[in-house]
Amino acid sequence: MSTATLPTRQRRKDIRPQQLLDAALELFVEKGFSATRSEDLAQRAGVAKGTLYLYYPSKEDLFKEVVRQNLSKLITEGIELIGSFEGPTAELLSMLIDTWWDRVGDAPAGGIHKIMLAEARNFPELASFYADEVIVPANTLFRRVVQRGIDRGEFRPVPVDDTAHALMAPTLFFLLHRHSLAACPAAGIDIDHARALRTHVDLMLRGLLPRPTSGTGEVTR
Amino acid sequence: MSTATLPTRQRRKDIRPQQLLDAALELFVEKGFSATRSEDLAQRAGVAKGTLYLYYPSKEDLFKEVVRQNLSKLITEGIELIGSFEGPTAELLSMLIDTWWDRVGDAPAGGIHKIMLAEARNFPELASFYADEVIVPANTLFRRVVQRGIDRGEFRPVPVDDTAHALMAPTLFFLLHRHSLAACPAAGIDIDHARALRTHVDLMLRGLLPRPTSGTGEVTR
Amino acid sequence: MSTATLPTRQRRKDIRPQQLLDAALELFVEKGFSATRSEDLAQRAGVAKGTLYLYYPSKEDLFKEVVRQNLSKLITEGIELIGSFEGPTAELLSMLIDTWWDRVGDAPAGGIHKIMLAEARNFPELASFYADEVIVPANTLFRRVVQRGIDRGEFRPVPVDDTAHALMAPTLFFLLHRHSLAACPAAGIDIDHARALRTHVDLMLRGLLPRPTSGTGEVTR
Amino acid sequence: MSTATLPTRQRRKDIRPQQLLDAALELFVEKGFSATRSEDLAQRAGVAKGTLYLYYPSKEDLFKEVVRQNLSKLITEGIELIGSFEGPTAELLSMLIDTWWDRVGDAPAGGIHKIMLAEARNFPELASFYADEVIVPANTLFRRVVQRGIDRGEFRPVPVDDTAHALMAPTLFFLLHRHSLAACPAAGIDIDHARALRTHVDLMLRGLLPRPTSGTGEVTR
DNA sequence: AATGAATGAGATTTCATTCAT
DNA sequence: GATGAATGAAATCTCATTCAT
Repeated sequence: MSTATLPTRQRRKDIRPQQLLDAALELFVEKGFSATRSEDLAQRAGVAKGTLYLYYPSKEDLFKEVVRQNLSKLITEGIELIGSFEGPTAELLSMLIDTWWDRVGDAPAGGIHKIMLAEARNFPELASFYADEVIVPANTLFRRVVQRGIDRGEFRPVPVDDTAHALMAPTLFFLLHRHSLAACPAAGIDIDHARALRTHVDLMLRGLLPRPTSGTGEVTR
Repeated sequence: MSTATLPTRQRRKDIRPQQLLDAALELFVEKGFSATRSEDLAQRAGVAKGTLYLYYPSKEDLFKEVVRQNLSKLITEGIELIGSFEGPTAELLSMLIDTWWDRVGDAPAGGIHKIMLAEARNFPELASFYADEVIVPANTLFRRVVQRGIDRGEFRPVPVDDTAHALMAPTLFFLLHRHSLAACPAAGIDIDHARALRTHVDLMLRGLLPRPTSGTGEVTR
Repeated sequence: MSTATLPTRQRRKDIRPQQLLDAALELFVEKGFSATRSEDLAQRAGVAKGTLYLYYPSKEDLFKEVVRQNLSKLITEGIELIGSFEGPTAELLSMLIDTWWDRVGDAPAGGIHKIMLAEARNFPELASFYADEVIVPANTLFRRVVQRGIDRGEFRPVPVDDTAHALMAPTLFFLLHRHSLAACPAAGIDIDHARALRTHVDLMLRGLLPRPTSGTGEVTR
Repeated sequence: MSTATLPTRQRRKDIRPQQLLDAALELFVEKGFSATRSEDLAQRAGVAKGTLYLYYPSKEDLFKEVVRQNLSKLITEGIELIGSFEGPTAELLSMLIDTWWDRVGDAPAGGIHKIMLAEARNFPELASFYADEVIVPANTLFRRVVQRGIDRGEFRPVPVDDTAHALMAPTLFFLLHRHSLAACPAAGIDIDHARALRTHVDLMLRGLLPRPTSGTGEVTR
């Protein structure tokens, strides 16, 4: 074995963007947008500070690209799935949520939402971008599922908009916690997010089904 | 001099201007912990920058006091309520959530949770403090409610822990959004959080009731 | 004699602005606007980097203040002098130019014009400010002198505007050189600017007088 | 291979793309020496950034070459003209100044002097080079013209050196302004430099002629 | 006790120059 | 020879905290 070789300068224009996006996703999720220093970003990507700016004109632009690559695509896929799926809506919903959890919730990409919550008010332009690129499409996705359930007589005629929100809430919620308090060893919080999420969704699906217990009237608030 | 018999710590606490805590709550919620500048804090409280440091040795300590004053107390009250409440658990739960939403969700204090999500990983000591002071007690509160429902035969024998989380989730979730994206005009998001929350809780209460629709088996995942 | 005392932190709000303006004038003239580093400015003024920004929000603002303090005032005085002066215009002109040379040309303030020449195209806002604050008033000043000379029958009826420019030119010109090439030891240029300027003005005054040599017609171009 | 007999240096000089020098002249004049970015230089010359360094080891060297190509030659021509000219010195002087204005003042090359004024103190070596290559020869040129005028009895016996400076001053002065403040739209300055220059030179020629107005004594300062 | 001037480490971004391709 | 990706020192400006008054 030879001595460790000094990392020599390399010209890899093709792979740089992905390296940078990967490093950015990791660090943004870990520390948030503001608290992530350009220098750390570069270092984690294995390049020099200046190299960063050859590929993205600013930290904000890099962040936007991270969002596009990790979230926008996924939501589009979800919307396509709705169109082609043929089974019961409860199953479709479960599938959507499971997929989402596997691909986002349980993956680094899930941390993005936390970042936005954290920094929305300090970076209005980023917030606006995120709303257009993620929030609105995701809302659309869930509204369509609820509507489908109602149209096919599988769900009670619940208010579509609020129910869509109610369905998104748990996913996002566990996602948030997974990447903040739960990711912080010092907090000493230990939750099986996946299981908690499943319990939650089951609960809600039961609530969506028609002809519920005769006594339900009492619960209405 | 005949100063009172109160211990020093208590006395100092008494004279700590409430203004500082009020200003801190407002600004932390508005901008987050890191992004809040000491100077702005002092200005909003109507004191000089240096004065802050006469009362709190650092921004972190000020934050902790804000948490204690605004959240810890409320949770203790909730736990007491459970002990004394006599009606059906569904009603107790509704009441708890309504109270919480009025006193926290809809008030500045609600923004604190957002701050913690945002900064937990950058300020581990703050995270640990918050877990002890808020998260764990709140979990306990909801676990007790669920247990009460099961014990009294009002709820199905659901898994206590996960259900407690499921019940907390929507409240916290809407809370978070209220103070981040929804508070950011640029994002252009407009949700009636109170109504969405009510819809969500209704849905879950239906799911908790025993003897549901005959067809429920299908939903199990 | 004791050991050198460490420069201890001092609170001198009253004298800071002048300290900073003095340091700024020196350094701007020496190095130009762009090439003057904030840190050097602070150091020469004997304060820390951050202190600079307590008094002037940016390097540009500091520069503007330097211009106001060193040039604007002087021009106003010149305009007042014209109103009150009673002797021959040639004398007034000599006096104006002498004063200008003593107070500006031969002083650090004289370097300001060089800075503007150098940076005008890179800092349009600065250029515009300088034009309003210095160039236009100075033009006015010299136009009035020429007009006075013509009105009183002391000067030939020369074109006022161009002659005003011709009168300003040598002053500014020697000023420029004094603070650039002549100030640069490496260039090894050694001119007695004051004497050269006097020669120049004499020459021009002769040209302004009426009834010149009978043969002058030949020189017209 | 039978490459020519020219010395290497000469050959290399031949193939140095004129494009580089042209682009450099334009950009240096437009933005100054420091503020001109290598990348822009390369782009305007239509080559890659690295290519610059194949021809000139640094920005400074490129600048020197620009000076040599645009100014040194011109001055040499002027000196030759003096030797061969036969008419009156006033005419020679007018011709020299007109030529200079057409070939330099009104052309991009005129901006070079501004650059030197601006950067002399930050780049001493450049200043020294410029003094040797331009200032000293130009001084010589004008001194010879004045001496010729005196020798031939056309001019009064004025001090040669200072008068030479006085003659160069207006040309250079209008040149400077033309390429700085007057070139900056924001400054809103609009002068007909050519006309102002002519006025100025007329004025001075009148002053140079012998046997001026009887009243001149009064003007002596 | 209160003030707010002063500090200086640290953040983002730029750019002359180098060097692998 | 030519390229342009990569480098990293340097520049402006911010802000939590200190401490002279």
